[in-house]
Amino acid sequence: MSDSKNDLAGKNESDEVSKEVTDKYSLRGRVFNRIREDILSGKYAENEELKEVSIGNELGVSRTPVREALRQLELEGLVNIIPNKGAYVHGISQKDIHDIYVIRSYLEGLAARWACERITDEEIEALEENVYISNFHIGKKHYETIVELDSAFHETIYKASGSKILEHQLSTYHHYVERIRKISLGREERAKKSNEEHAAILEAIKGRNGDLAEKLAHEHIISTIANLNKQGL
Amino acid sequence: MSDSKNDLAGKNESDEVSKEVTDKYSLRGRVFNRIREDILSGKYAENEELKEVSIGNELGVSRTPVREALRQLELEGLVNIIPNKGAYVHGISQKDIHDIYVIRSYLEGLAARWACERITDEEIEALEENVYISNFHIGKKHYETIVELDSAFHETIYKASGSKILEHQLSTYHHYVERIRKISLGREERAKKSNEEHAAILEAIKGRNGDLAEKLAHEHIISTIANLNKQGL
DNA sequence: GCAAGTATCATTGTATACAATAATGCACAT
DNA sequence: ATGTGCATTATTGTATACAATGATACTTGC
Repeated sequence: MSDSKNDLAGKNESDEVSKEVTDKYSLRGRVFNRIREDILSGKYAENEELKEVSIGNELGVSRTPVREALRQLELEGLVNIIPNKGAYVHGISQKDIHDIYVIRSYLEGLAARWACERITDEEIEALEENVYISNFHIGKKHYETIVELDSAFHETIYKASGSKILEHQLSTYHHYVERIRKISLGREERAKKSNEEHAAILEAIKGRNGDLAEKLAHEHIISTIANLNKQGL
Repeated sequence: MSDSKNDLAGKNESDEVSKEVTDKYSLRGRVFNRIREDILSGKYAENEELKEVSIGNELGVSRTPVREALRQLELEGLVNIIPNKGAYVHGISQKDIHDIYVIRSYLEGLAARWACERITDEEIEALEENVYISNFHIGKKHYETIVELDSAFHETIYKASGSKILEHQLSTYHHYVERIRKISLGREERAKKSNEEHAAILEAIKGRNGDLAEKLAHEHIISTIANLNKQGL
């Protein structure tokens, strides 16, 4: 075998490749993501019935993947299933979104605290790079990229927390409010401030200051909530 | 032969709306709960492969309900599914349990805070009754009942928080650690102290003192963690 | 003897068939 | 005209059949 230092060809021990729990490439995964998007984007009305055959026909698949997707969405709370009766949309309201942000404000704080104890040098480097590159893209108004970098920053901290449970939960919430985050980070002013807050959190983590890191990460989310309110969301 | 298959068909008790998202009376629901219990109780080894046909045969059902159950467990994080390959146990470790308690310490605090603002008179009465009755059963060492009452107390607060999201999440965590809670409350000393803490939380909520309620609910869980450590868990 | 390629098998992914349950509408009695 | 009961229909629940993919073992060429 080759001892080449180039990683790019070799298999890079990726036990957890996909961020998403549900894979994107199976029919079930696609149906799942599609319905979820349609619920989160408001395409389906609240309490609307989701019939397996209808959705199946619409997406060109059979009932089986649709059923599996609906059962998963039930567990996520986005769909309400009444046995032998049907599946009904149970979307997230404005209040739900607000609740998620408040919950996140606590859990992001906890994640930052734990990250202080367990973060690796590679992860710190990734965060530093993230903040630096984000600054560039904010200047260029590359909003798509900004959102992706924001996700990556938070996900890195989730992972650095060393808690599978916390990482899993925060990832889910993070995805839930993705639509909202896109709007929030669409304002250059907020994007800039957000990245400054990221930098401060990073410094606290680098300094292994758990109390401060928790406080800053907590305030980062509170600050986001305030911004959303300012935008009338 | 009147084993698994017939057990489920005979269940006729209803009337009560299930706390669990997943209904208990469909095959899928039964399979789901069964596998979950088996993972949480440690019957399956970590990373053990869960083959659809094997489990199906074992429970006397076809692959379909098993698949659906596995897909749901994947979303709960208890099973890791590699597309086209298989489903693998991803159980919760001692550390996971500890993490859950710490996470809960924050979220229970938040639930108590929110409950101060939104709790109804009926819910307050239910909590008062709960504390009173618990005291009785603690004296009688009715440990089964004590655990149920403990669950009911917390679930009532979750509901009183008025947050669908928070309620859903805390319920899930609460169930996750049910096995541990049974052990914890099995010591009379802890059961007694726990109920006193419940009483204090209730008083804070009745007084609509959000800061205090949050603090007490938070400390209630921290206190539980300390007790678990004392028991070597 | 060993490695590469291939055949075979095991297992999952998807579709469809059949069964059970709930919803709907119509006939009929009052 | 209306309410009840039955038949019909629509929809979900479960089982099975078939397709696709990955794992395994064997063969074959060297």
